[in-house]
Amino acid sequence: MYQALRDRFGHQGWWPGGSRFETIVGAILTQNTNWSNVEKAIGALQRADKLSPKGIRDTPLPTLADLIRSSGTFNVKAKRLKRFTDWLFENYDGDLGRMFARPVGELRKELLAVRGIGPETADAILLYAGEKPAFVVDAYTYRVLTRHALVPEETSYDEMKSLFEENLPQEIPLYNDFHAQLVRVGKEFCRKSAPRCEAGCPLQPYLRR
DNA sequence: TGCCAGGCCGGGT
DNA sequence: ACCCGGCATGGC
Repeated sequence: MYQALRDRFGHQGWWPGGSRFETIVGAILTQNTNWSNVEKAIGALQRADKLSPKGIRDTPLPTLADLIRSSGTFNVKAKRLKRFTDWLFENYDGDLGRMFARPVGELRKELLAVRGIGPETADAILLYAGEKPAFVVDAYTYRVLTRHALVPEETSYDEMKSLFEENLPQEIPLYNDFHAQLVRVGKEFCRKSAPRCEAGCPLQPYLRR
């Protein structure tokens, strides 16, 4: 499936350049939000010189919320950025290197205990910022898998995550691009408004029933 | 114009 | 253990 997607769409190149902290901020800001809106918010943080753990920590909540306005649900997300950075300073002295030195499984649990970081955001942080072997599942993953009848409707996040992790080589570049490919194919061929897998979908050979 | 976007939380069953 | 409303901007 990955090869079919890759052949069709090419390498997606998610989260190139940028610091690890920027990637984490992006992971939080993109919750239920279009990426283009997140880019604007990150640009605003950069211009304000606030795109760092200290920068977020030392910015008053209303100011922070205003800077990230374009990402939507900005009052909620401002608190989430604050909570994460506060937690980072309390537990790792504000040092992402120390944070990512923890075993992946342990760190994932710790991240999930930070309010505002759910399973997808935790896995995105681990994979895209920490380059750890954590497969990221999202709404597109669910839609692509169910639309092709590859999993039942009631499949949970962790079940889908395990499905990928237990059936793929644990290669970070593969995890990175496969998730991006699922988003890509989901946007175009598994749209919410369309009831079924749409014509031209490169995953049609994998459709069950 | 309405729908949707790279979710998550908290309160209610 | 699920289910659902709330959060909110910007693009098509």
